[in-house]
Amino acid sequence: MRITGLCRFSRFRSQHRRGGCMQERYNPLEIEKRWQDQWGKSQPWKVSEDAHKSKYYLLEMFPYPSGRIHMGHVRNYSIGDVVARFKRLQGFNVLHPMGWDAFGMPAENAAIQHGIHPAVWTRDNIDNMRTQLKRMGLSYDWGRELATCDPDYYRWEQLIFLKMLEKGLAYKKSAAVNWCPECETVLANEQVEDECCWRCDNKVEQKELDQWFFRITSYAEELLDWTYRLPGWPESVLIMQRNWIGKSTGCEIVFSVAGREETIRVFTTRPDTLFGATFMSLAPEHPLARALTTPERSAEVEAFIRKVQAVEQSQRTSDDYEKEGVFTGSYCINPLNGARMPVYLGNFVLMGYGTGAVMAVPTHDQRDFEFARKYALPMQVVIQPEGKKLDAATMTEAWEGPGTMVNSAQFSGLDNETGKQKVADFLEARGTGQRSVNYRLRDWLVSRQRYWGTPIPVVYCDDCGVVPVPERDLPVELPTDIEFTGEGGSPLAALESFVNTSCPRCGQPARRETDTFDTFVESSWYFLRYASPHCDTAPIDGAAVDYWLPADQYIGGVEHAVLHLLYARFWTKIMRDLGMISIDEPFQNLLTQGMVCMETRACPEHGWLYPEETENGRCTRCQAEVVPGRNEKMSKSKKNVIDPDGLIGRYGADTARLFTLFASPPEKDLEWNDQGVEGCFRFLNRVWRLVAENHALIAGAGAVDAAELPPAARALRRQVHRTIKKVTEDIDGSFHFNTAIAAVMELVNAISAFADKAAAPAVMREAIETVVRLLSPFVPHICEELWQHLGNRTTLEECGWPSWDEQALAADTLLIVVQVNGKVRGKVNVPADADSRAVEAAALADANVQRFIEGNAVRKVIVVPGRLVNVVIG
RNA sequence: GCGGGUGUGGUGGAACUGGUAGACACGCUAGACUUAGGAUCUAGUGCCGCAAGGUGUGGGGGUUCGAGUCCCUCCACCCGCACCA
Repeated sequence: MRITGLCRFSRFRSQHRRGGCMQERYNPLEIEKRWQDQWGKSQPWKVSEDAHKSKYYLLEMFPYPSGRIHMGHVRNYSIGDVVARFKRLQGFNVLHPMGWDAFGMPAENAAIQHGIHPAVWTRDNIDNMRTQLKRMGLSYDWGRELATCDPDYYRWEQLIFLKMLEKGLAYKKSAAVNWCPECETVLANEQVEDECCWRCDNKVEQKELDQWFFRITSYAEELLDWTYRLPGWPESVLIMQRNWIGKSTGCEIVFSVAGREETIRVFTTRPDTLFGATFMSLAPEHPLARALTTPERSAEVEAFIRKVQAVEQSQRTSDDYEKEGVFTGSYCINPLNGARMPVYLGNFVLMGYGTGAVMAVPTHDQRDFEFARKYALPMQVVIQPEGKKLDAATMTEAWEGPGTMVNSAQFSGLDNETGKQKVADFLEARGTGQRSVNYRLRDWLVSRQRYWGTPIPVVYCDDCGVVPVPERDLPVELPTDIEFTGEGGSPLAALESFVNTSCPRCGQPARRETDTFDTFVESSWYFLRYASPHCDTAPIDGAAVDYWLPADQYIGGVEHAVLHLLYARFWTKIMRDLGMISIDEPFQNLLTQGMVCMETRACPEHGWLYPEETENGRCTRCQAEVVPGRNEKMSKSKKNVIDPDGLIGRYGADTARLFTLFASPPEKDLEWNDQGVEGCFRFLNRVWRLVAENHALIAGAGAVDAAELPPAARALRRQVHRTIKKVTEDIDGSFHFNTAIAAVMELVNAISAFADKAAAPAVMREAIETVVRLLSPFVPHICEELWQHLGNRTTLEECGWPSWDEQALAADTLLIVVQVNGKVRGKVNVPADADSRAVEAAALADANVQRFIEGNAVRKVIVVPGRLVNVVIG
């Protein structure tokens, strides 16, 4: 970035003041400091429940206290602050809180690498980031600030956990789980992306471990159902959640095994193809895999199982992983036609989905088709599509589409959708199967083998087993006298004074649980805690939550579409079912803001470069030509970042806010552009000058006398009111801040261009004050400052949002576009009250229009009132 | 493969339920004021054309008096899920 801003500021200071009582130049740093100090003292955004006022709960995703805010935060919180300020100006009782998602791994890593205690590191980071947020002029009720690492917060989480434990919603089981060797902890399914850890991006392994789970699957149906009842959420997020829950309906069918007691249960969505099931595929991990293997097949089966388990999970689920299997030597019986079906193990069958066993229908499932061809297994066509004639002998791929059932005894001739129901009925009547629903969603794995998190409040006793810590003993505080070696797993497990305790039930020596909660547990209910952050008798105060919740607007990044946003919905339902709250869903409206992007640049010698490491397209260190890269999300690793502190220090918070709001609509990605920032800074300078230059003129101006205005003044006034309307509507419904700001820019341009300023001081005053008022949610500091300079005794906060005058909106004349055969050939001004006939006449009278009509027959004239006239000729 | 999204000037982006495409801003060009300008102000700026005019919203087709907007089709890019039985 060029250092223009800096140069200019130093000049401002040296500039002497001229005339008036107002500084000629805009000095953002001075102004912003003054107003922030003022706000710090008066706490204007402190709120409490007020039954007489409509509430509005505006929530932004709270940050992880990494130490410094980044541009994503600036954008997120600028968007939120506009809405909070706007709603407040409109008279709502606005809850706008901020806090810290303060548990998590980076704190521990800092401890290991730099010897700073996680608690100290976290507190310091919070202090620093709070200062940064205050410097942005965000209108939070700081009295509600919370940090999730505070025992006063997590003790209530422990309490809720105990209640979940009582109801069986939290449980411990041994299961194959995701293990991140880098983070030395397990992860939930949602936290694994592409077989990699969501935080450190390293490959995740599968391990069989005893872990704590929350029974989110019990809520699968309700979580899914409500995705159809959240009209205020982006459809894309709802779809992602639906896909993640992954409901499929079908049948569970029981196959008996020839000559044996055991049965094999399968889940299928295609009971209509049951007559085509010619063999069975089991996952290699299936509990019956070995039991069903005959002695003569044993060696081969063992070898196969070992081979499959040696292969990495990522390969097993990749597209080009070749389907392989092995025959167990056993046969099962098709419950519909009694056919003997060989039982195979298949490397593509997943133990984690359905029952881990699949009835194979090679003619109507592509995987089964490939498998059958490879092992020369029988095929039977049972679904004939319309207009095709499938033949099992010549098919080259499975037919997975709809059709008519064939070779299916009494079901033949039915269309397959009807057939699904009939077969299900039949199976249910015979007791060999039942309709069933299967979900992809699995229970939420919440235990972590890490120190810096909420201790899971249970004790292990040799006699009593797993014993919950009694409520009266909460919180189980995280001990602070800990050594961080970075080796040998969680340091909690090594702390004898923590681990050794007595059993709350029998008093015998016992051991504490040393795992802590996934940090997504804390973020699943912080928005409820904000309603009564200091409540010291319960997790929440019911009355406060009843008043404030649900959040009217939630704003944050889309990366949490199926993480935080699903967990938070689940947790809300849990607390509802525990009788603590009465809402079903936590967030009425959701806005997922786009990423902040910037072009990367690299030096052949030094790799990625920070923006300040290049000058005139060259690397500042070696003068090599810089290679421009792609436009990507700002990230430290690629060094395509702008530091908010530097930006605010150079231009002020108002410019930083204005740019992020103006450059693109909130839900789209924002492309960083230094010159765009300059442009916003220049605009604020223009607004400053507009007030400064007209200060004297409008100082004594009274109210506008609408009846006595010359046309130009009336036109300006019309634009003033049109702008109020547009900005109000752009903010309110759709968050189109960019167009709202553009409209104010147009108004500023119009005021500057207005020729008769001196003759219309009242109109000028109204116009200029309107600019200041409309901009205040976006750029609060400069607006409050200008508002004072305009001689107002109250603050903008106190005087509310302006309303528009419908009468002032009415125009005297309208500009009508005249088209000939759909092409614009002229424009005519007509009186606003002219009827269609008059408008048509005026249009046809236009000289240029005449020129095009000449010599042709006018076939038709279309008049769109107030807009255009289209003359159809030829 | 399935699902979702996006394609508009040199750039970021506007365009209400089909009605002047390119608001606003950046950049650029020329000029003014200046010791200077990277400040400020004025004018211009989709493309072709001296002009009249033509042409133009990823490509092709359609509906309509009129299409960025509606319908069909194809293409490119982005995101999510992915052997889910």
